[in-house]
Amino acid sequence: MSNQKPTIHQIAEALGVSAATVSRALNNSDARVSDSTRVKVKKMADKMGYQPNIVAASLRKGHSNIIGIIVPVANRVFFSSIIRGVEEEVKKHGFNVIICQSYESLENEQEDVNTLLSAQVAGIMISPSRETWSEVDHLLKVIKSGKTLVMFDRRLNSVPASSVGVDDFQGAYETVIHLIENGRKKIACFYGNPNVSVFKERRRGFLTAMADHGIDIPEDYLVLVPSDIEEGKKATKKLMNSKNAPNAIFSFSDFSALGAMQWLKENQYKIPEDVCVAGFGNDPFTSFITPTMTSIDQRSIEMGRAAAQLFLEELKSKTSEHKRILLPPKLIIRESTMPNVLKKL
Amino acid sequence: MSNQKPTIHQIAEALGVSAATVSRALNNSDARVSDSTRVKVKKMADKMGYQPNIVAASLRKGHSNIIGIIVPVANRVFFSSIIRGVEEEVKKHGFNVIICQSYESLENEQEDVNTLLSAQVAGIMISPSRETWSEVDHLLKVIKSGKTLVMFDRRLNSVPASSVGVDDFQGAYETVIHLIENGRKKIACFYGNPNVSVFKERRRGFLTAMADHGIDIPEDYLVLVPSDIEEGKKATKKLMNSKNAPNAIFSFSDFSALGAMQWLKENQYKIPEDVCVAGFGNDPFTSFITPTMTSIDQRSIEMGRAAAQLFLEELKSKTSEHKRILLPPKLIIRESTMPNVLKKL
DNA sequence: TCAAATTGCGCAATCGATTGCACTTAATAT
DNA sequence: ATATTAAGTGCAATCGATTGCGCAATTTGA
Repeated sequence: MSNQKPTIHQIAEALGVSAATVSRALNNSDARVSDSTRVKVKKMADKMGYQPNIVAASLRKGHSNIIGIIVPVANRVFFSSIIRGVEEEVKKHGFNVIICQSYESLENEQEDVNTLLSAQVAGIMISPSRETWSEVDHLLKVIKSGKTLVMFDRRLNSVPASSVGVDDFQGAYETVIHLIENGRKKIACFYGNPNVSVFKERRRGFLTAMADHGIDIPEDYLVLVPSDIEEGKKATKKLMNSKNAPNAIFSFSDFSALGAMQWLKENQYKIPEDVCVAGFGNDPFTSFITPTMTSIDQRSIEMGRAAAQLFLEELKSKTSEHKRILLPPKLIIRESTMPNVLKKL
Repeated sequence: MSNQKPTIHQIAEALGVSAATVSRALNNSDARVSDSTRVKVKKMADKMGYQPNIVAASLRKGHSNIIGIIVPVANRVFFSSIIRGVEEEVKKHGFNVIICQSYESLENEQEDVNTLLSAQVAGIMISPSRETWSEVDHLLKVIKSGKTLVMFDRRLNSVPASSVGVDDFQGAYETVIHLIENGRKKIACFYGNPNVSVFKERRRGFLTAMADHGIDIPEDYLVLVPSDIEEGKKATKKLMNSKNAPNAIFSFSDFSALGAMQWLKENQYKIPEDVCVAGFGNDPFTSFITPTMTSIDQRSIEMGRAAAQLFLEELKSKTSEHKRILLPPKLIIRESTMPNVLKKL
C-alpha cells in the first residue's frame, strides 16, 4: 500500500542511503551532506509525499514546536487579537500555538500549565488570571523546568520573566489630561481589581494626572467596577444620583463605560455636554455606538507580535535577563469627550 | 538532581516494578494491574511530581491528543466564540486545540492542514476559507489519512464529512417574514459570496420568503456586499439614491448592515421608520448601537460545543456515516426593525 | 609526497510511553 | 490431586526523527 505515510526510512531505502542522511538533508541546519545528495533526497521526499512526523522529532529533541498561550478568555476581541498577532509571528518560524483559557481562575490556570508542560511545549505565553497574584508557583515551575515564559498585558512582579504590555499608566494619564483640558475637574473613575497589574497602573495614571493638576478627588469618585455593562450602569446611577455628581467618567473598561453611557442616555443626560465618558481598550464597538466613545487603544495585534518576537528571542538566547517592553498607548478621541463639541458650549 | 522530570522508569525503579506496570497503573484503561500496585504507583507518581510526556505517548499511539482547528480568522467574535465552545468541550476529554487561521486563503489553508497532519493531530475541525470550494484535495487527504474531519458553520458538499451549522436558510427566511409582516415589501438584500455555503443558504432563504409572499425583487435589490462597514455604506448610498429605493435592507453580515445604518443616519433617514435594517450574526455590537440592530444569532458557543461533541463521537466510532447537525437560529428583534415602533406610524 | 584536515555518510543509541507476548503464581474446576 | 483458567507482571519491540561518534574518502597544506 502506498497509502502508508512514508518515513525517512522509506526515503532512505528508496535512495540507498541511511535515514540519518535523509534527516540531515531535510534539515538544512546541519550542512554535513553533499549538495547532490540533498537535492536527491528532497526530490524523493517530495515525490513520495513525505510529511515529517513532528511528534517524533519533538520527542527526540525534548521539546515541541508548540507554544502554549494562556489567556483569561479567548473570545474577547482584545485577547483574540493578541492571539492573532502571536500566531502570525510564530508561524513564520515554524511554531504553532495551543490556546488555553483560564476563565480568570487560578486553578484552571495551574491545570493549563500542567497540560502544556505535559505537551512538551517550547514555552508558555501568558496573561495571568485575575486570581493569580500571590500564588505563582506554577509559573515558577515553568521557568525552573527551563522553558521560556513570557507575559503579555498583565504581568506579575513576583515572576522573573520578560513581559510585553502597553503603558497603562501613560494611557490613563493622557486620558485624564484630555478631560481636564476640556474643562472637566469632577472626574469619576471606574477602576478595576488592583491585583491586576494593568489596573494598578491605570489607577496610578489617573491619580497622578489629577494630583499634577491639583485636583482633589472625592472619595466616592473612585469606584471599583467590574468590566461589565450592567455594573457600569449601576455605578453610574449611584454616582449621578449623589449630591456631588461628576461631569466626566473615566472607566478602565470599555464595557463599564458603555454601561455608563447607556444609563446616561436613558436618563436624558447629554454626552459629552453633561458628562464626558472615556473607556479603555478601544474595543471595536466604541466606534460604532452613539455617540462614539473615546478610548485608549492597546495595540493588541502589535502586542501579540511583540510578545512573540520576545519569546522567540529568549528561546534562542536562553538569557536570564528579562526585558519589559512597553508599547505606547494611543488615545482615540471620539464624540463622548469631543473637544470641538465642548468648545461650542 | 531531583530537578530532572521523572519518567515512568524512575517511578518503576523507585518501586521495584517495571515501567510497563507503571504505565498500566496510570492508565486506568487497562485493568490488568492489582489494586494495591495501582495505588502504590499513583502515590509514588504523585510524590515524585510525575508529569506524563504526552509527546512520547503520541508517538507510540500514532496520534496526539491535539485537535486542529482552522478558521478564516480568529479574532472575530463569531469564530473566537466557536473556538471557545470547542475548547471547553474537548478539554473535558483530555484534548487540546491548536488554532490555525486561513485568512480566507486556500493556500494558507492547505499549508495549515499539512502542519496539523505533521503534528499528528487526532483530527481537524474546519470552517473552510472563502476560496475553498472547488479545490478540496487537502481536506480529502485528511479523511484518507484516517483522521477525523468535522466542518462547522461553512460546509462543503464535495467533502464527505460531518458538519455542524446553524440553519441559515431558516434564519434568513424568518427575518424576511418578519420584515414583510411589518409591512415592508421593498426589501433589498446584501448577499455574500455564494460559493460559501452559509451565504448560499441565506440567499435561498431570502428568495424563498419573498417568493412565498409573491413579492417581486427588482434586480438592483440584490447586491453583493462584502462583510465590511464601508462596503455597506457604499451599497446603501447607491441603493437609496436610485429611483426605486427600498424601505428595508437585509444584510448577510452585521458589519455591512452597520454600514447601512451609518449611511442612513448620516443622511437623515430614520431607522426603522424610513428603512428597516437587519443583519446576520448577532455580533455583540448589534445591541450596543443606536438604534439597536435586529440580527440572527448563530449560537456560536453552542455550535463549537456541538461540533466538538460530534468530533469526539466520530473519533471513537470511526463510522463512515456522516451527520449534518443544524442548530436552530434565533432571530433577535431589535429597534432597527421594531414592530411597535412601526405600528405607531 | 605524506600528514593533517575536511567532507560525506552510516551505525546505533536515544527520547518516554505503550502494548503484544510470555511467564509465574494463584485460583478454580474436574 | 491434577488440569485449566485467570490475574498480575515483566520483557522487549516499537513509534519516527535526531545526533554523537567513527570511518572512509577526498582535499588541503607544507
